[in-house]
Amino acid sequence: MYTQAEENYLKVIFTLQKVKEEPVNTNLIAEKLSTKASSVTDMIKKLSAKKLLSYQPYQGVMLTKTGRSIALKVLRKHRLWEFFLVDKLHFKWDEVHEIAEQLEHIQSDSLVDKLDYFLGLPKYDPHGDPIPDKAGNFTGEELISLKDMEIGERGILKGLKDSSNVFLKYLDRKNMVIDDQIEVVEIENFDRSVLIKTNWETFYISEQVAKNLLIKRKSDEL
Amino acid sequence: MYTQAEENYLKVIFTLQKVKEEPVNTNLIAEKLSTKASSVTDMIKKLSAKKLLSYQPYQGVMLTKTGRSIALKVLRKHRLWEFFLVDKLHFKWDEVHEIAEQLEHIQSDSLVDKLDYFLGLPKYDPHGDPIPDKAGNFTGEELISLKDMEIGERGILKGLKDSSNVFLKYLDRKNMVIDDQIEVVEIENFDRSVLIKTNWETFYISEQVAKNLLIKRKSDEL
DNA sequence: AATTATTTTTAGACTTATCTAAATTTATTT
DNA sequence: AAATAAATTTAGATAAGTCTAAAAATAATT
Ligand SMILES: [Mn+2]
Ligand SMILES: [Mn+2]
Ligand SMILES: [Mn+2]
Ligand SMILES: [Mn+2]
Repeated sequence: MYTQAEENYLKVIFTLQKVKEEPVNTNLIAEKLSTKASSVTDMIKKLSAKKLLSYQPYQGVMLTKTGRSIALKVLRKHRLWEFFLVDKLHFKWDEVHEIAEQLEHIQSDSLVDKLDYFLGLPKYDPHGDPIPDKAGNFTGEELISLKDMEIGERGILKGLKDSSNVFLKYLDRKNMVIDDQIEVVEIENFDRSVLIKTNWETFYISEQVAKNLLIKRKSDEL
Repeated sequence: MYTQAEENYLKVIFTLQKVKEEPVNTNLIAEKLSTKASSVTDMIKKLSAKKLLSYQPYQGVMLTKTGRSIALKVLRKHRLWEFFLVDKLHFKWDEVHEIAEQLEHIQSDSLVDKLDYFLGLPKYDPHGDPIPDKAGNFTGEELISLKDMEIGERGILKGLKDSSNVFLKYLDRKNMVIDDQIEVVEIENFDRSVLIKTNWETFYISEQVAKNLLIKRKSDEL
């Protein structure tokens, strides 16, 4: 169908486009793909000829419907495989991305669907990113950063923005784990540190930490 | 490490070399890979320069130790993934080869080992082919009696249960010898006699005879 | 508005892997 | 042993994807 290179471009353009709904410029793509701008231009022309994106020279690119749907399929595979690696093979959160970068290009529709079913139709990957369903829709609500919650709000820890080892160890010491319930008790104005209440204790976390905790709002639960 | 193309060549050369312990010739490789002889020559030079095989122009190739060990790793991955697809995702045994052809090129040592462990360290893939262990050793070739083979199955005559003179003479008259390829064409319900096809002819053998022929199963696929 | 800086595209080259067609070597027949 | 056939290699071409260096277009400053 599509080459790995094509799929990587589409995926990166998709994620860049999601941040702000504007045409994505060449240099950004190059940077994300660790390649050169001239290479990006070449590929852009190719993808444009295949009608996977629209392209005005010098004006950046935007994915077409088809392009977006391909990108979503790659993203779905990436995240399902990450879930598989962590949940079934017991890899750590921070070890799976590289491998998923390869697995996301395996071509077989039935494989993806059977894998999805085998894993129990998961909604989020190990980093808290939503997994598109077969039709390309994200079922669950978006996860928000804990630092964007307000006093009194409650939610469930569903993912991490930072999956580094230091951070994982920090959470370990605080006895925090995915699916923990968290309530924002207080926010300190001076340094934006947050007093949170988990199932077992109440303690302060820094803004730095709050920023990296991804929460599913309690109200979204149903 | 090595490109997919390189890995595919090494794998095919390995399996061809296993059949008879002679240098593998260009046309055979080309046929197995559905490519042209000239392409094979090009790749052979490349692999030879990398010391993955030894090559005398016009005289065929033989894998070096390194080349063989790479081929074994690819084969191990191929068969482990096939096992995964059948055992965990409930694919049928004839649906998995294409997908395993892709999965066998995923690079990650820890992935292979964790997968192996997750699957329960299986010894044979869904087609009965042995899965090399981490060190590249097969646990042992499983020989089965010809009378346990099914219609359409193929294999190689590797041993005899009965080594009496009468039996050997019988085989001699039928021009059957170790390492002969044998295919089960038909099985007569009435007396369980078996119509087999050797490299040269097709003829019936009794159940008595079938019972005493030890076969190494051979699937078309890897 | 003119100049400078940044971004993007073009031109030309390189690598990998493939092909066709022709040349060469090896094997098989006569 | 010569002629013919088959297998293998070489020569030259192509496509995908990348790169560097230079040119062109756009954006930001003076
Ligand atoms: Mn990832
Ligand atoms: Mn992820
Ligand atoms: Mn196979
Ligand atoms: Mn197999």
